Amino acid sequence: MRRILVTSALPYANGPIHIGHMVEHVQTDIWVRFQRLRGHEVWSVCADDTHGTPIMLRAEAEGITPEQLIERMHAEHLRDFRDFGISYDNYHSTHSPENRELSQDLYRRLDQAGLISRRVIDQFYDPVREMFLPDRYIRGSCPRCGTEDQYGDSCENCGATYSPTELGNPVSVLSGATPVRRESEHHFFRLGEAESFLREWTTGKGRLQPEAANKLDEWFDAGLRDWDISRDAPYFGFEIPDAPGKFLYVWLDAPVGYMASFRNLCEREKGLDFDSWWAPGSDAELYHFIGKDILYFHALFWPATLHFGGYRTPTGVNVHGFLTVDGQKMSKSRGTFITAREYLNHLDPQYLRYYFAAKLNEHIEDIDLNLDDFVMRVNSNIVGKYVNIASRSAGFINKQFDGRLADELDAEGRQLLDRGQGLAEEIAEGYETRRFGETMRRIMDLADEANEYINRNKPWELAKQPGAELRLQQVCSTNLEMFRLLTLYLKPVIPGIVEAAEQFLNIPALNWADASRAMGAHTIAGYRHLAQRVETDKVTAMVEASRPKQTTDRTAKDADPRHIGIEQFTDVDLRIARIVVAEPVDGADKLLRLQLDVGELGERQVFAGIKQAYPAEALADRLVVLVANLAPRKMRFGVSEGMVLAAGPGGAEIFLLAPDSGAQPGMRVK
RNA sequence: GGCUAUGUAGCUCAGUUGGUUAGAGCACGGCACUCAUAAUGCCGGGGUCGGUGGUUCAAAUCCACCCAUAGCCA
Repeated sequence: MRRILVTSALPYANGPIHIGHMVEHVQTDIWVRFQRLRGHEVWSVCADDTHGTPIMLRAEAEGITPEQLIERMHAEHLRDFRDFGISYDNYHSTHSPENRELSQDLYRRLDQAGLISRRVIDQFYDPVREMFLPDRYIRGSCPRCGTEDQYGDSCENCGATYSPTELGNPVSVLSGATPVRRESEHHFFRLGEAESFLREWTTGKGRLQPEAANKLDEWFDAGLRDWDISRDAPYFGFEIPDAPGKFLYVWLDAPVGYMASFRNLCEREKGLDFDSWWAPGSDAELYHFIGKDILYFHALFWPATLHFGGYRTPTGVNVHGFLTVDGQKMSKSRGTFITAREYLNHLDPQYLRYYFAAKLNEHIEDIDLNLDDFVMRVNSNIVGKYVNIASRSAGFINKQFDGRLADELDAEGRQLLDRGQGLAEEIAEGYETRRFGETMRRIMDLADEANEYINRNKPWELAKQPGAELRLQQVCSTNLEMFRLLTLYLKPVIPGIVEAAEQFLNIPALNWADASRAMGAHTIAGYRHLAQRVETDKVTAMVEASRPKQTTDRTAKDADPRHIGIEQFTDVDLRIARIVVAEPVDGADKLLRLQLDVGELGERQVFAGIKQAYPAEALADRLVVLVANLAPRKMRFGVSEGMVLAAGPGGAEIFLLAPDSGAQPGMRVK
């Protein structure tokens, strides 16, 4: 039995999971589920990547602590993965005691091995925000071509790369202030010292795909430079041991999160011994599934830090490409930036799992989610071919034979089943080597053969012929044996449908070894349909829902997430309103029912929680400010058609906004 | 700009070390069937294999250059 530990890259806790992430997590999950079916000891772990400047700033913008932000994101991410059927044994966080200990310890080990150097560097510092600025938070003019308003690391116009200190007229994106140069001591990992180790490591058999190895050669040729692994306070992350005010760069502790998640799992799982998986020379296998954008970190820094930190190194790093939708990069305005949650709101996750499987291979190629193709392929393959085999056989078996399969198949059926069973190792090899697309095609070919067999043997005619009962039972039994086999072959990909199929067949959960068995004399359960067709309408609705409701004019140059554009502000329809009637609401001790005159917009009913601050009788004829285009909300007492603006902490301390005299009901506030 | 990958039928993709009329699935057209959520089966149309030039008896496959797309340049 193999011992296999598998990871997916850690999603950043700065935003929602989207279908691009799902490519990786589905790919990993299919491979993991396959290995489990084979009977190996498999552990699959992931976590949220929670540190760094963007998290810190976003939390600040939302007025919450980074801890609160990452806790919320963790809950959302976990739910998304669970609902997609991603079967992690542990989904942890890099902001965890395990990760703190492992990361700081790794730093110490590297330092003791003489691989950490310290030197003073000169960086831009924002005097208003009192912090050093990462490159992407500085803009200025390109030192080469002079184009204005470029990021601190490269020019969009001429493609030049440079250091932010070379920019002309630099400006802090955060405060708008002119950054000043300031010196600070930084800690570096001396990657160059690891070159001979890495050259050796990367050539290991099965370690990297050929395309990845090519890329590595390129990097070796360019020379391996020191890696800056420290950041100055304020920074959301882990302190560097014995270096006050210095923090570990997020990319140092992120991959350590793989280990931390596993260590956390070891505390829950009896007999799971961390060291036997992570010590040098461990016989366990370790695989990382990642996107091509983070190859550098996983194929250079990560094995190097592991090796010189006294740990084992990965058995393989499996790299996949990006997801495009309808041939283009995912785009919010086109509605193709589809979050995992939005997908789940409209469609069955089993379908996307299948579609991705049908497109994935062992190469680092981008894959395209073509929405029309998605609908057609899923309907044709899953519903038309695979599920249909069960659907067109179950009726006969249930109605005429009380759910009972034939004791023995006829020669032709036996032959077909043998052929199908004979594909087990070939299909297993396809899964093992991540040639999922090819494997799906092979499985569907087998489904085609099963359907051909049905058409040849015409059970609907046998059903009408007196004396053909045994033949009918045998033909349909063959179909259901084939269906069971196909179900097993598809199990890593569509576990949800498979679970329902296992119930229908009335069999225990299938394992790979079951490929060489058959149900034989067996009674199945009643049939209920196993998969609905994908409706184009639902895909369209999903795309529409993914399109932003309003366009913002917040331009790329203004990256401060606290700012909104004028358009966003004007989207709020604020109106002057006159209170016609104000009255208490029976059964509510905070609410008043207000009848408002909003001029051209007519009269509105609004429930306002201001009873403790304003007696109803004091409000008649008063002018207030109304949010007129707030979505109507049904309350126990009626529909509330807007919101009246007020300030204050609540209770008796609520202060309604009042326009100066002269304002008329219906006037727009802007 | 340098480098890497990709470019084969309307769509998504296979095409082993160059070798007979370039394949599959989906879509499309015709026929058959009616058990099955109009699903299934059979037959068929459809491609100067991104372009140009070269090597070779022979190129989708090798070489050069160009074009397009994506990414990397820490």
